This record gives sequence, structure tokens and C-alpha cells, in this order.
Amino acid sequence: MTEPSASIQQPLRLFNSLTRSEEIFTPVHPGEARVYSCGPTVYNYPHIGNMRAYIFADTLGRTLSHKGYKLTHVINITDVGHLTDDGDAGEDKLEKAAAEKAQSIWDIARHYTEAYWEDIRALGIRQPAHWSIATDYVPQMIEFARSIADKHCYALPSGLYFDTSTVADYGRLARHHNDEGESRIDPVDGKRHPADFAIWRKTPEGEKRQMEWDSPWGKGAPGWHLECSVMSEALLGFPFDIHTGGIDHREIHHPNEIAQNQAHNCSDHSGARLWMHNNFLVERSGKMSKSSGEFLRLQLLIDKGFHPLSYRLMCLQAHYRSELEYSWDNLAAALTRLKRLVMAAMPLRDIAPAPISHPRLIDLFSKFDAAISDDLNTPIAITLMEEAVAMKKIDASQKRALIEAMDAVLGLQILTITREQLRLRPKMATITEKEIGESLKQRQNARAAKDFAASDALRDALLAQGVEVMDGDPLGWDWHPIV
RNA sequence: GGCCCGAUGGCGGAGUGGUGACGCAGAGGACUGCAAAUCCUCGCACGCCGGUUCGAUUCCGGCUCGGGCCUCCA
Repeated sequence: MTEPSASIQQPLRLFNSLTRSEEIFTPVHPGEARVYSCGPTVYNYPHIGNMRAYIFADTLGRTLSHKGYKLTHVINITDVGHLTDDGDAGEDKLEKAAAEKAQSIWDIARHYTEAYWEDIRALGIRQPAHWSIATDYVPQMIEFARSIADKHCYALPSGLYFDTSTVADYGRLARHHNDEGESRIDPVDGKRHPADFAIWRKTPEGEKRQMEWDSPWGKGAPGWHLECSVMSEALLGFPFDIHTGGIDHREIHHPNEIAQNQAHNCSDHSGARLWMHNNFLVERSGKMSKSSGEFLRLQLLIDKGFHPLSYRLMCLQAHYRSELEYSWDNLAAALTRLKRLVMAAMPLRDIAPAPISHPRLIDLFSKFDAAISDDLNTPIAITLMEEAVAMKKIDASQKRALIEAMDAVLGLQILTITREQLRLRPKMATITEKEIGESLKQRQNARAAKDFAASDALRDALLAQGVEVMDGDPLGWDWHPIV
């Protein structure tokens, strides 16, 4: 009601990894958008690089909603895997510590799933329609495997393998040419083609896994790629609209998923109209990984005093297909930007929205729509929201409606989070808020008495404890981030 | 070894065949006892060498450097 007419909207163009070009989004089912996102493997905490993928998927979902599509979003939780670990000795201390606390593999999965959900909430990521849990779908996976086994698979002692030569254009998503080239790893004996992959992994003779199921191919566990084919089809149909994931999936996981989809449906269709991949969050040294250096969890940023939404803003400042450089300076820049945005939008908070009719606001919203419609150009969309917030001498109710509509896409919550909520207490801070309050009161008295030496001394003392006094700020003080 | 990608100011990061967004930092101003916060204003960049073009940061080739995937990985 408060949004301008749909007529100003541009067609939504999204980059399809399959064709390596932007395409106009046309839904399989008119008026609907069905999206499947590869989710986390819950055997460790997600790091902030992982979270970039979900911020991207969320932005996509919000954009589809903005465009008026009825969104059905599915994110899978991979809770089946191998804990009979392959020896990353000494590296994953966090994982080991947490694993020791949990009683079983199921507890571990639940623990990390909940940790992941907590991050999702903190980042303002909307709940998908379904969280699909892999272990809930094992019978369907076996059924799926059975249906393709004769025509597309072959058995080896280690399990059932998919013959990639039995489907058309295997590897087209990855732009693989053929099987040439040496691999860094030892190939599985007996595979017909290096790219062939496991559909069912048999438990080795004489061993017992915590997670294993009976199947026509022996006791074992489903292959790494099976779950996504099975769950996406079960929940979204074949084909559905958009499949998302990290860019690493473009090379192996998604080509394999596509091969399975083709086999199962006796079709050349990949299973999704669009395959979209977000690029990595990187550190100067390269890709962020759990084994290199500090394990950057969202909680660590919070402990240092950075609001989770400042990380969301940091991600949105870059295009999802670009690598994004992580640094504390960068995060601090995003926090400052967010703070200013929230403060500037403060006067609109209690204003009732009204339908947008002012030409300047319509123009701005139209530009915003054009930016977001151009393969989710959030960096530009943010600048347009800032422009809207800064706009002077304009009907406040309409302005409010505009900011609301923009933020529905960006999810930065600038009309609901408060300046105070952004002031996160750093974990290392020793001074209490009560002590700060007392110091500030003393300082006020000193100032009233024009004893500026005393008031400045109090201010310096607070700063030494990480508290920055700011007389002109609505809150009067803030934590001074030290990173 | 195979496949692929990137190189923009102090940092981050858009975009474009023809005066190079934006944010943070920095400078100046307003405000302040001062400072900070806030608001206003401003300066600073397209890796190197060729080619195409009237004109390239933008297109093409080479080089250098950096990165990703090839094993689960966002």
C-alpha cells in the first residue's frame, strides 16, 4: 500500500553461473519464486565467511519478495558426514573441545546447528520456509539412488559410484572440459572417470559408524551430493527457480548435483533455472579458512564490540560476486556507517508511513529498484538509502515509507535498532556501566562548576578504560573499539 | 600439472569507451570551555607494456603480482 506502483519496477536480472551471464528472472510457477540454498555442514561453528553466503541468499530472497513474488526458500542443514576424521591434527581445537562436551554425533550436530541459527538471527537473516535436515531424508535418498543405479551407477568395494559420462554436458557449470590433468589426490581405485563420485559410501568392513543406514549397497551413508538433489526436488519440485551456494560449489558439488538431477528426471535440465554463487570473504592471505589463524566467528566480532549488523552492512557494501576483503578496519568503517545511518533515520521512527507520491521519492525508489534489479547491486542500493535518509524538506510520512521499503530489501533494520543497541559492550571491558555513569555524573558537576581540568581528567580516565565520552551524542558515550 | 578469476585513491569498494560512485580514514568549517559525537564542504586512484580507437581505467594480446577450484568447504 505504501509502495509506489509496480510500474516503476525494472525486470529482475540475475547472473546465472550456468550461462555465465545475466538473465531476466522468469519463474517456473507464475508469481512464485522457489529458492534452494546450500547450507552449513554442522560439525563446526560457522565462520563469518560462511555467513556471507546466507546474507547473500537472504538478500536474494528479500529482493524476490520486494518484486512481489511469493517466496519459498529452503536451506539445508548437512548433518550427515564423517566424524571418523581424517586427521587434521592440532588444527581444529575448537571443534575438538566442543566435540568432547557432546555425547554423540547427534548432539554435536544439534549444537552446531543451534550456533548457526543464532548467527542467522543476529544477522537479520529471514527464516526460510524450510530448514531441510539431511538425515530426515535418508530413505528418500536411498530411493533416489535406487532409481538411477541401473542406468547411471556402478558398484565398487567402497560404494556406489555415479558414472558422469552417462549424462549430457557433465561439468558444464564448472566449465570443465574433460578429465585430463593430474589430481592432487589419490584417485579411488576402479573409478571409470576421475570425475565420478560416490552416491552411496559403504562403511568399511569391520567398522561401525555412528551414523549409518541399511541400503541395497550395504550399510553406509549417502554420498555428499545426494541430499541436495533429493531435498530440493522434494520441497521445491523439478525444476525450481534458483539454486544458490558458495562459489566453491560451482566446481564440484553443483555439477554433481546437476548430474544426479538429470539422471533422476531423465532430462537434460539442470534442475534449477538459475545457479547463483557468492564469492568468498578473504583475508589478505587468501580465502578464510578454519585452519588458518584466528577463527573468525560472529561471536568474536560481537565480543570485540561490533554489532552483527555492521558485518551485514560490510557484506552488502560489496557485490556478492566480488571477493570481499576482511579487516577489522573495514568492519569498524561499516559500524560507523551503520551508526550514522541509524542516527539519521531516528526522526522517522515514530512517523506513520504514507503512500509515496512525491516525484523525488519515487525517483529515488525507482533508482533503488534499478540497482537491486541489476543482479543485486547492494553497494549502490545502500548509497540510495543514505540519500533518501538525508533528504531534507520532504514529507516525513512518505520518506518513512520509502526507507521502510528500501530496508525491507537490505535488512539493516535502521528504523528499529537503536543507537544504544549498537553500543555493544566489549568482552574485555572491565569498567561497569554503573561506574561509567558515576564518572559521567562527576564530570557533569565539574563542568557545571567550570572546573575543566577535573572534567578533562575524568574524560581521560574513562578513555583509558575504553570509554569515549561524547557530549553531543544522544547517548553521551560509547565504547572505543580496540582491535 | 589442469581449469578459472582478480589487480581502482591511505583502507574498503561500485561503475564506465569520452568531466573516475559511495563508505571509512584525512583536511577545512559550524557547534563545543576544549575534545568527541553530529552536520556541511573538500582533496587524493583506475598494476606494467603493446594493440584497436578521434579517444581506454573500461575492448584485445602479453607481462608481473595476487587469489580460487581440482578432497569436505560459503
